[in-house]
Amino acid sequence: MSVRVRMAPSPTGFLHIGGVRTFLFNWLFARGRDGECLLRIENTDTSREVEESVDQIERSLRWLGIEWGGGTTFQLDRLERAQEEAARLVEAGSAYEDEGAIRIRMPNEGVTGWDDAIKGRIEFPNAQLEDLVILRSDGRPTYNFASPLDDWLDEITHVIRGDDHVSNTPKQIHVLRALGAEPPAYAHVPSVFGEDGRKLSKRHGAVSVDEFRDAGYLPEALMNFLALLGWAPDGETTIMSRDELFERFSLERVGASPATFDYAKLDWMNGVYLRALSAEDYAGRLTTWLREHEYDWPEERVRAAAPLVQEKIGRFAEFPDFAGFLFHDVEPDPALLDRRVLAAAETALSETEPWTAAEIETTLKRLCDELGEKPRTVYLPIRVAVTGSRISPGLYESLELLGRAEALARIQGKSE
RNA sequence: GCCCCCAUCGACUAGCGGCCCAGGUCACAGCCCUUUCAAGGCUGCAGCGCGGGUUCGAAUCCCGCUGGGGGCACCA
Repeated sequence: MSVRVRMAPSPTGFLHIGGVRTFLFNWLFARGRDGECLLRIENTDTSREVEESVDQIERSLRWLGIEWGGGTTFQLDRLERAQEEAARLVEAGSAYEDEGAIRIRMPNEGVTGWDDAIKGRIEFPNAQLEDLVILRSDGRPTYNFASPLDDWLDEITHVIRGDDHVSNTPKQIHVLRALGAEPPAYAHVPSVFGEDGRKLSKRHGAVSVDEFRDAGYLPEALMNFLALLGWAPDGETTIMSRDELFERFSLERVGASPATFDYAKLDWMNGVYLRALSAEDYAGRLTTWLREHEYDWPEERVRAAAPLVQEKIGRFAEFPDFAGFLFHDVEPDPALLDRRVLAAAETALSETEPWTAAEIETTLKRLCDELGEKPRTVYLPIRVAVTGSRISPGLYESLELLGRAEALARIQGKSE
């Protein structure tokens, strides 16, 4: 039997990064075994539905590269079928009407258990289970009825979901059995915490996929990072392409304990991916990111600046601060400007020919000798005058790209 | 209150009874390289929550405790 899994978000808001990680596991699992991964929106509670959220969910998944087959489906698509099945259960005596709603009978003794692919054997005493409402008095199914019903009809083989569903599982197993269906395999993925050990939320930083995208992370870096949150192929390998990811992924190697989201490690990993990009690809992605974030800087210059920053910044969002001086004038801290050095630099650079990084380097090194100063003493004021900061891309390249006229104007302007 | 789950460096993890006086990665510290910042190289810091067992031998198995998390809706 081929593998079929589903990602089942509720349309109540944006896609949370913890949920994305669970979806990623679904996708990796299916992809690695030629299976199918479906997307089903759990919308039985229409009152909580948030407009746009389905669009957002789909857009987020696409950006990350998580694919799904069969189109997006909705739980309410099966409204009639759910009502028929509920009626069938009443007829069979395994469910009954209660104040207009339909409740399913739950056993009162014994235990219900399953072998969780991640957590191992889990058992619940049946005495713990109440007869649950499967059909509301308004005729709509409840989650714990609609979800297993859909899983059955969609022929889902593995339910891979957040471990906040663990206590729903025995209920759903009974629903399935009452329906005459064989329960799927279950795998409950532990949750993701923020750095304070509490559930990941806004105040920890970015949590929605959109926010990571806005911060300038690469989708493949985020995917790699997410895959390693709670899963490890061997304890040694960290950087993995998506092909390698789904080749190596297995539920058996997903850890049973919750993981903490480490933004610093994500930053590092994003840098690794950024630096590994070809110059061409890097420039293209940077350009796209800037355009999507309303920086209308000339593309030609952005592309020219790309190689200067590729080794330097860890996220595209750092670009405006780091290389913005190439697109607008700056206001340096006067305390860092040395007028003697700047005056000498202006003179020397005005004679540099041709205006290339290599020639500028020669000029500035000679200047250091003439002034009898160390490079750091000479370069700092120039860097600050031109870039507005003591931290910037390489000085020679920056000067070259800025152009002689603008560079000299800034040096002169700031030396007065 | 009841039920369920979890527990290795600050973080992600490897470890599934001897190969571990615990390995890798991030972070952190120091050094090297260097025009700044990064990147890169090297070195270092740092951990099996506690208490009982089982065993010749336990991070690994069992029990208890503690701590953390989740759930107990005509929400999903």
